[in-house]
Amino acid sequence: MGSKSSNHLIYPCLLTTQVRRTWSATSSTVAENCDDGLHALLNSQLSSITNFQFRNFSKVCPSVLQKQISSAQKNDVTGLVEFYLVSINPMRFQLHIMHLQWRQMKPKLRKLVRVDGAGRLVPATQDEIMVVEDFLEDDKCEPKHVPDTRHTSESVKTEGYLLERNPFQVPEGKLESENPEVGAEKSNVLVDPVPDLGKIEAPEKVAVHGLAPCSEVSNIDLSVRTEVGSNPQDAPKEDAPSTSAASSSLKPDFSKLEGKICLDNLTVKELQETFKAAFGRETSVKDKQWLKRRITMGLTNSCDFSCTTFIIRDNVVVRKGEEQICHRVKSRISADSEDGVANPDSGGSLGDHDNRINDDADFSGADVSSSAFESCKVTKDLYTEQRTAKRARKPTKRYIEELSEIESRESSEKLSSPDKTSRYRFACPETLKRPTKNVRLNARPLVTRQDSLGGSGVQIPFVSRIRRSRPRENFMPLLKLQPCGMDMSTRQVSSAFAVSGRQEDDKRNNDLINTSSSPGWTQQPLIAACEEDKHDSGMKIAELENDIELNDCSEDNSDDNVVTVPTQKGGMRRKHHRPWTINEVVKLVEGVARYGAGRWSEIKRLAFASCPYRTSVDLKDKWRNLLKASFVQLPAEKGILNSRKQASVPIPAPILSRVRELADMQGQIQPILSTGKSSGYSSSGRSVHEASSRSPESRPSCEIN
DNA sequence: TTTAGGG
DNA sequence: CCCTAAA
Repeated sequence: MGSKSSNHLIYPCLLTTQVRRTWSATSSTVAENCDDGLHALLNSQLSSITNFQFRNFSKVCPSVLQKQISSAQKNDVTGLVEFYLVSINPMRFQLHIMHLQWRQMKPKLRKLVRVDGAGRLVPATQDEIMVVEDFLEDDKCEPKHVPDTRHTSESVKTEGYLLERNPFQVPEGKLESENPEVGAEKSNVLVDPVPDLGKIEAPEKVAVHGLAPCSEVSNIDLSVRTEVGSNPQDAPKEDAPSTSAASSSLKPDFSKLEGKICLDNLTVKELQETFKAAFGRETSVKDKQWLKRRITMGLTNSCDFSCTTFIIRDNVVVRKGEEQICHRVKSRISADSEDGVANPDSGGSLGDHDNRINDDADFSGADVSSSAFESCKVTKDLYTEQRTAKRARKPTKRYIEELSEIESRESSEKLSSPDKTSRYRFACPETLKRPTKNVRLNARPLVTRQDSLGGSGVQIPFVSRIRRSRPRENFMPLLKLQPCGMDMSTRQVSSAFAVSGRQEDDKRNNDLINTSSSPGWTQQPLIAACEEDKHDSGMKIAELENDIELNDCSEDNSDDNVVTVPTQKGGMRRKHHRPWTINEVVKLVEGVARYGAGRWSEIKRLAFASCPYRTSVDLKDKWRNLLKASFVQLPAEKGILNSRKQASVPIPAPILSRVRELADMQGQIQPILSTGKSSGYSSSGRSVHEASSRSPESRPSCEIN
């Protein structure tokens, strides 16, 4: 574990589009994320995730976080989404949050990536995936449990180590800052720019305020609480080694809290002032509890807060300058859990939580619950707040629309159910659900209701609002590692085969692709990629080894090109047509070369990890087609010239050439296609076994030739 | 569940 | 690309 870079964690990552899809499938609430709504959702989510994340690995990607948050501020939902995903790690804790979505996804839709020091997403290697899969499949995460927390920490470490040996290049400068060893100090540095993050990031001491009514805490916080409480003595040991300062030690130390503003000690008035100072707006809320919570929670995830001079820590607001002091104080950040521990007297909100909890009983893990509830709370508060105070962040059009909608609905509810309590209860989940895009995944009834309310279904319109055209814009930079999709690959192949790798071909291909009337996904990225490639044409052709894994489909997955086509007899059938790009073809070919034809699963998993939409069957089919094409074309020695006729992307001769070669090698010569000269090969009787038995290494001249 | 093969 | 049989 010499050069452990804790930053090298694997995160289950779903591409934006898929996420959207998943969410909309599992939680119609979240589904139709208007930018603002999603924004809100993520924001609330971020708080918990962030906390967890930073609590458990204080040195994890603060830069990424910042990056994403800033993009979020630009209302770039995509970026935020990605952050969200990226931030989640496979550990139990975080896993819970995304748990359902993840679990419900078809394996082929899953995608594992690793976040490197620069925040780039790197397709996970098989080893990494395997490690993570364990976590992922390990659903049975029972709710509370003290050990879990620690477990998490450990796991994290383990992972870090595990991944450290990763061949992927890591940005030098960045990485170090992630280094656990330096964690504490580094974190400070990183934190600077974004105070609130820093605060969160550096788990310090838990300010267990006298006020905190720990004992009778409601279930809500139980999880978090449990975790926190249980951690006290032993947890620190776990991560303390490397992240001494950042490690979590439960010992509250108020002696060093001077100079800060302890929310718990403030009067309502003062709290309001604080509120104002932090949010830049007035609030008429009198509820101390609410204020505190709002300030801590809200600030914690509020982008706005980044712009203020305040930092929130353990219910204590400090100014930036004083952050440092705080830093040294050993404490555990639990601002959220803290405030989450609403006081019994906190009235409505608290009650809500309880109710909610019951409602969400099916949430498997307490952790989840806690985080989810946190979110709920926040959103709830937000909502409440909206009615009592002006919104600081300029509401977007979308937001306004939603808000009005919500309010109108609520008012109607009010009428229908005089009983405030009941209404309240109901309103809560409801509120969360729609407006703020609650994360809850289980709420059939409500969902339905929403739909009916919306008349034509709210989801549709919302969805339509999703920015589809340039979802990756913000993401691409992160994928810097991926050279440029097809062009590069093509070139690789060309050079690899030493075949007339004429640039013309590439160009032509590009052009074709560009002009092809195919749906937008592949276009943008490819074009971009090509452009880039041209700039630095000196691309390293090396890494042929890794590139299979590395080669992320540059094609974007922004659009689920899933069109349902009515079938006469069958009914609705999904048409998933997605033209194969050269890049993909290359990957396929390489995959076959490496793992053998027939091992589609393997190839899919290893080489197409980044192309969730390609199933092993697809690969197989494509290979079949390639085979066919290669045999048709090769004999005639026709270049790709006439291939132009093919509506789809023409396959460069070199590639076909290689296909044939591989086929030959693996005894896949097509009897029929090979024009009667069907050699005595086992014809249709797939001699694949033989082929597959050939170890990947058995591809001698592949590269050379 | 994956693979092979037909439609 | 979809579907299904077979392993």
